[in-house]
Amino acid sequence: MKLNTKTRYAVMALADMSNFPRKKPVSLRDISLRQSISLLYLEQIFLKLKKNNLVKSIRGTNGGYILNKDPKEIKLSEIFLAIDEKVKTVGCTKESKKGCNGKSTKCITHDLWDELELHINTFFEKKKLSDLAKINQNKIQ
Amino acid sequence: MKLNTKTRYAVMALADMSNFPRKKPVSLRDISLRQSISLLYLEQIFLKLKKNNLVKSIRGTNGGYILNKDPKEIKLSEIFLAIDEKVKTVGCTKESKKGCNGKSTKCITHDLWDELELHINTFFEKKKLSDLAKINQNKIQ
DNA sequence: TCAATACTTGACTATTTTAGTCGGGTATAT
DNA sequence: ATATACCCGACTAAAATAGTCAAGTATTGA
Ligand code: FES
Ligand code: FES
Repeated sequence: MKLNTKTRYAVMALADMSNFPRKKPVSLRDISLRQSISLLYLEQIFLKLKKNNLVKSIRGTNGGYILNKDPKEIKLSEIFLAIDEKVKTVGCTKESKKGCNGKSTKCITHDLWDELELHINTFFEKKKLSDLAKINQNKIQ
Repeated sequence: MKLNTKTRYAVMALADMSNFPRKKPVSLRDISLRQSISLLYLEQIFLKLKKNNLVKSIRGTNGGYILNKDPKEIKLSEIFLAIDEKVKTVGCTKESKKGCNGKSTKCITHDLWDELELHINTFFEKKKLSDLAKINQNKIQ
């Protein structure tokens, strides 16, 4: 069970942006340098964020991206959704109308995994971008 | 973020076993048939469960596996540990003493992911095998 | 005794996912 | 004009996943 880099970088980049004034565009180049994330990768990530209206882009010299909302209003769950990252603990898909066992009934673990999924998603619903912007960067030990 | 089949099957198989009397060995063949899990795959999974003392094996005809503890005592976290499945939301490793950014300081998202990891692991600590044994198997909708 | 059952172990593999890169754009400020 | 910076689809190497396979060993019951 792990989180992919795309999602981690997306949150990291947006958190980086939220440390600066809202109005001024932040370039991906700057984010790339500050956060040590590949610029090319960031471009890919920000296209998704833009399509999902989390950021607005400004082209040309001194361009960059600006946050579309106040960091206090941006839920982590929105970022996950934009990046198309889903928490998937159940083995079945709701579309197929079949259990992970291929039968028409739920398997004996289904409700457990469903509960876990809810537990995790609730975390992302409650967490806002503003909650992690000013976190202090202690040394790793 | 998803859960792998090995862990899901491990929990499923143990939950299956916990629906039967403790003393009588349950064969993997039976579990395989009841839960629609590949027998060969189950063998691989149970070797791990055995090495971690969650089950005891009995060879030969009418052999199988028996639970080493009461389902009320078996935490999901123990099963995860046995299967070697870890919840890993941070991008860094604690061993390297470096952040996911390669620097000696934590990245701005580290504490968030750490909190999430704790949140998920707490769930597994609280959940017991007995909590899901008798769950009703409703139709998928 | 001996065949069938069922656990044991390590190696192997196809498929999928991940974590990016690459190339060739377009828009804008100075 | 030219440098900056966003835009977009396609591509790819490497890793992880989800198993299978071969070749055992131990035990029981007929
Ligand atoms: S996880 Fe949904 S049926 Fe098994
Ligand atoms: S997740 Fe630990 S330093 Fe980034």
